[in-house]
Amino acid sequence: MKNYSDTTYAILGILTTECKSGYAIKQLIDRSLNHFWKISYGQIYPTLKLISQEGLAEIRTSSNSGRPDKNEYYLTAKGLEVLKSWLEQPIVNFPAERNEVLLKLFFGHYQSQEKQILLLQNYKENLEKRYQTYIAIELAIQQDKNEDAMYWLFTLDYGKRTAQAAIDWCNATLEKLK
Amino acid sequence: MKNYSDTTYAILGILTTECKSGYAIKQLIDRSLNHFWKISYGQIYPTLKLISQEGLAEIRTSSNSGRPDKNEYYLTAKGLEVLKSWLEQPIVNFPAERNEVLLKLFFGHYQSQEKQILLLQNYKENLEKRYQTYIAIELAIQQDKNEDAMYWLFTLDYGKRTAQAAIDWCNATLEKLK
DNA sequence: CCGGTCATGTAATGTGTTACATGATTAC
DNA sequence: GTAATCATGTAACACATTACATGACCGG
Repeated sequence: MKNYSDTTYAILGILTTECKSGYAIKQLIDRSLNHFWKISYGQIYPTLKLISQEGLAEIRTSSNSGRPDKNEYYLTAKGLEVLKSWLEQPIVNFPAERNEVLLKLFFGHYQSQEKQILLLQNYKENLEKRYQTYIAIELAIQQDKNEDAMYWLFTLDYGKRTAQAAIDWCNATLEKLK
Repeated sequence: MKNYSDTTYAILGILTTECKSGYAIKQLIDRSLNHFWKISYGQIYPTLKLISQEGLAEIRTSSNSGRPDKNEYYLTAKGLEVLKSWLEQPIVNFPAERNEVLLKLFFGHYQSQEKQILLLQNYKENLEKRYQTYIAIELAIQQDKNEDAMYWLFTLDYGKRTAQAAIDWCNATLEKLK
């Protein structure tokens, strides 16, 4: 079976939910997957085109009163098969996160202690905001009673745990610097 | 002041250490920064060329007996200034890590419980290996007595803490699935 | 009447990986 | 003798972001 990019599989996966248009896909990712997957329209629309060209989804255009036409993509049997076979394949690349904060701290020697502390405090604040966002998304999902809810909550739990570990690290490192 | 890519700043930073050639830069990154920064020769050599063209470093070629000539790059005053000013700039993009494991789990509904468990167990094993690698690097750095050692250990502590949080999450999620 | 939301899409640009090319030395 | 290490570099390709272009509806 042909290989597609992870972005393609991500979109294929989202097409199994009630989100069927490019716009709706973008929204779902921004609202629910944002902590581990991002995407731009510059990827979504060309990928949707590819998906339909490959026969993985069918387009149904619904003309909304006033609003622009909405192109809705429905997975074909082949599309679902491609998605499932990707899900079953073991993961090869466990990517190392690129972290600009750590990069700057790595060269901390060339910076004043004061600036180092500001860097960490700023990072900590961002992590705390992120943590609060996760809790907000969690509450929204719990109220939705979606059948995929359990899996979505798993990913949020991951986000919360790793964010908390990073916050703890900030505190510990700030202590060491002072 | 001109803006360069993070990759350029990373290389500029490494040129402050005793690693001065493309080959040595690659080694340092693979050995010490690998948990939060990766790089390929396809980036290193063109970036070094840019760095010297911009007057941020000077090339000194040393012909090694037998071995290929080694191009060593020494930061100029301008290069050091560019590095320092980047270090002081606050971080704007706190990137969300792209995580293929979470992406697959997000669509867990379309997969058997058995396969989900394998996915998590596999992930956990990889995280544990990673954790052990961090400990090994930590020991190597502690013996080196480098003046930057403190900062390098900070970044490793980050790696260990977040890896441990992810391992804990795997265990908790595996429990919930069973 | 102005900003936000709904809605689709392309082009230019930036960024990064992989594969290829070369070749001597060293350790087993 | 053969695999790993040392050493540099390019070309093709893959992947992603940003800016641009268009335009109607809705709420305040």
